Amino acid sequence: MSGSKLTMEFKHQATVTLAEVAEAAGVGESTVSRVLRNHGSFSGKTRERVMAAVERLGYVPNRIAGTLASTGSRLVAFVIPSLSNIVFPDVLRGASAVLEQNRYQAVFSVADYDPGKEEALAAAMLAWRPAAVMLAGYEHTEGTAKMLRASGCRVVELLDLDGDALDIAVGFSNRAAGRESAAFLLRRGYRRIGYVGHDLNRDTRAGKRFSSFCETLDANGTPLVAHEILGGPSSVENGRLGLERLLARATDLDAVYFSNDDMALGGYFHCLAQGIAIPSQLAIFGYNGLDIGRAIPQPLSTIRTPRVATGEIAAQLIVANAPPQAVDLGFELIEGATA
Amino acid sequence: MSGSKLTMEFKHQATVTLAEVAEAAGVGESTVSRVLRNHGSFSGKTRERVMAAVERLGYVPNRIAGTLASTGSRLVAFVIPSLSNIVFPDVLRGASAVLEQNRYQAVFSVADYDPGKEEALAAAMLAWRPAAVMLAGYEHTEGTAKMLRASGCRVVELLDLDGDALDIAVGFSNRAAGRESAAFLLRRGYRRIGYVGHDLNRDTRAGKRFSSFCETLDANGTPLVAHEILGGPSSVENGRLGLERLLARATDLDAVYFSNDDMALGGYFHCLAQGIAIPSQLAIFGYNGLDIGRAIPQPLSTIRTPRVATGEIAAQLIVANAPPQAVDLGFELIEGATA
DNA sequence: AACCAGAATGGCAGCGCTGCCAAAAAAGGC
DNA sequence: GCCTTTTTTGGCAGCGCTGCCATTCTGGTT
Repeated sequence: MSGSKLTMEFKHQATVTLAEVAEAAGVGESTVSRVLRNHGSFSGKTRERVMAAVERLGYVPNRIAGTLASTGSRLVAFVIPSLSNIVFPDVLRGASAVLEQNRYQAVFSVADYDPGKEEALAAAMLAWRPAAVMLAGYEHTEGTAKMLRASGCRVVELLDLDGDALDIAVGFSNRAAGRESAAFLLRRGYRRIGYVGHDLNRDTRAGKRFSSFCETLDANGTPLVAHEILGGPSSVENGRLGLERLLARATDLDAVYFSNDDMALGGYFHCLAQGIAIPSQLAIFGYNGLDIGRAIPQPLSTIRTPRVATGEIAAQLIVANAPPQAVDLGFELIEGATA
Repeated sequence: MSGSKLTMEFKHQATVTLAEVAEAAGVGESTVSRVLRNHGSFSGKTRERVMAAVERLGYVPNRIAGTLASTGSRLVAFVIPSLSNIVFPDVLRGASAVLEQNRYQAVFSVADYDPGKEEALAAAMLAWRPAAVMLAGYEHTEGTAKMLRASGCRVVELLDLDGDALDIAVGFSNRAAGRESAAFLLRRGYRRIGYVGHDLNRDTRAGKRFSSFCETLDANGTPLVAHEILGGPSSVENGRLGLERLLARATDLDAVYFSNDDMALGGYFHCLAQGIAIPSQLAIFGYNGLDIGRAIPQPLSTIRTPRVATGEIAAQLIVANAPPQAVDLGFELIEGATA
């Protein structure tokens, strides 16, 4: 870089204001504002003069000021549990595409599956007066719920439908997913079924799948034979390790349900490495329907969830200022070759 | 939900302002502001009175107004190429942890590997007057660079060091990665080497790795035998397909370099499915060092990149208002079992 | 030529907060 | 008890923009 003088100059924001543009264009401030937002009426000639001045001065509108002066902001706040689990980037991807198209701006923070942290982050988010706050699921602290209700801003709860929404909910039923997974395995004739999962206290949606999975097995008179729950987040390595441990305790399983595809892939690799034939010796079933599950030699049997669509729909509802509602996007059972 | 009256009430933001808190606490506005920001001096008694009023009214400060009134904002803007490629969520994860701790707020948009879109999104970001804009790599349009320079806000270019930084750069050399990958394969005795990659015009960092990989092979007198480049983004499925196509054309390869681990995993699965022995019949080498690469039966040979650390360091430099600099975080070659 | 609707424009008061300054209160110092 | 220093406090002018309202132009109409 260069000398300190230049650095100093550099630090002073070259803050061109709307007033300066107005002056340069020889028009009033409100005229510039109208032209820039293409709102209200103005002549073509004026428009050209303004745009020329904008161009010449390199004016960049200040949305902070604009938001303060007008009413609602065009920020949408996401408080997500994790960025490691691809589920949430997928949701963000869907949402951000729609938001960008509508000149909304996505803001996010990561609560790390911790309701207390979620509350703190939601509070910090509300300070930006977003148009909406988007959260994962229904399990929030009392404080979070109260704060969100009082804020008057829209709230969207994502990826879960088993509970009461604060405002809008977009997703699918995790209980139904657990149920259908169990029904599928039973239909296929599996009876000695085990489970490998990650920390369910934190990932409550995985917990819901697990409990309704078990209920379905119970109702069939063939309860879960064994389960192995690992602390920490879901990962391929934990899935591998979990299955290894499970099989050490329960030797005669014919199928294993995993908390999600990452975990299931770990199980699949364990079988590959140990020469356990899939599905004849052991069937494997996951959850999420990740692309990678279709690229392994035997496509993974799993449930595909509409993650990107969840983000898209959520964003669309906010952009359209839709009334409170719960949108069920469903899911798709993929038969695959592992169960 | 309930009747329209309630809905109406609900819509009116219960906007408690600082002035109202001041009135309720029986103190001046500036006193409330000082207490809330814990800045300047005030008595313990006053503090209690203010906090009680804040609690009672459920006051949430308005950061929009605060940012406008003070100078710099605490927003950090990310313009990333993709959210599908886990690389960028990883960077965001590292950065957001640091930012949250310092009361900064992350804002993002997805440019989809399109420089034109990047320019538009960067412009939209600048309108929020962020403390910093973070982008992937050095390949920006003329307009983007000019705009960023003129903005006076900090700029961080991530995940690349082969080029000239606008301000701060944090990452590692993709050219060095390509070089070392080639050197490793040569050291292991592979001579008939191929390449499978995804769209290099868009992912310029992958392009840099590829070109320095080829240069290294050339310098050794054993140039690349064949390559297969697929349009579209990297994915496991594209890796599988790419290797299938490559092997159809070049039957006597002894190693294949992939544009990243996703692609390499696809190649690995193709070999598994086709009964191609790894690495004796064909060696496979990736890039990124994803966790999943270590959980497959034969750990993937690859280069592990410090993605989370890239985000962390970038955020730390911004929080500390560090001077312009390039930070090389290096990478680690993982020998694995596939090459 | 007088009149009028409608288009085009400018002025200015805030949006809710922070930063500065001056005033008031508390705390010492002799 | 009087004066100085330090701490605590309130008032108020903006930050850059939008929204409202009043005003000035246009271009017909009668």
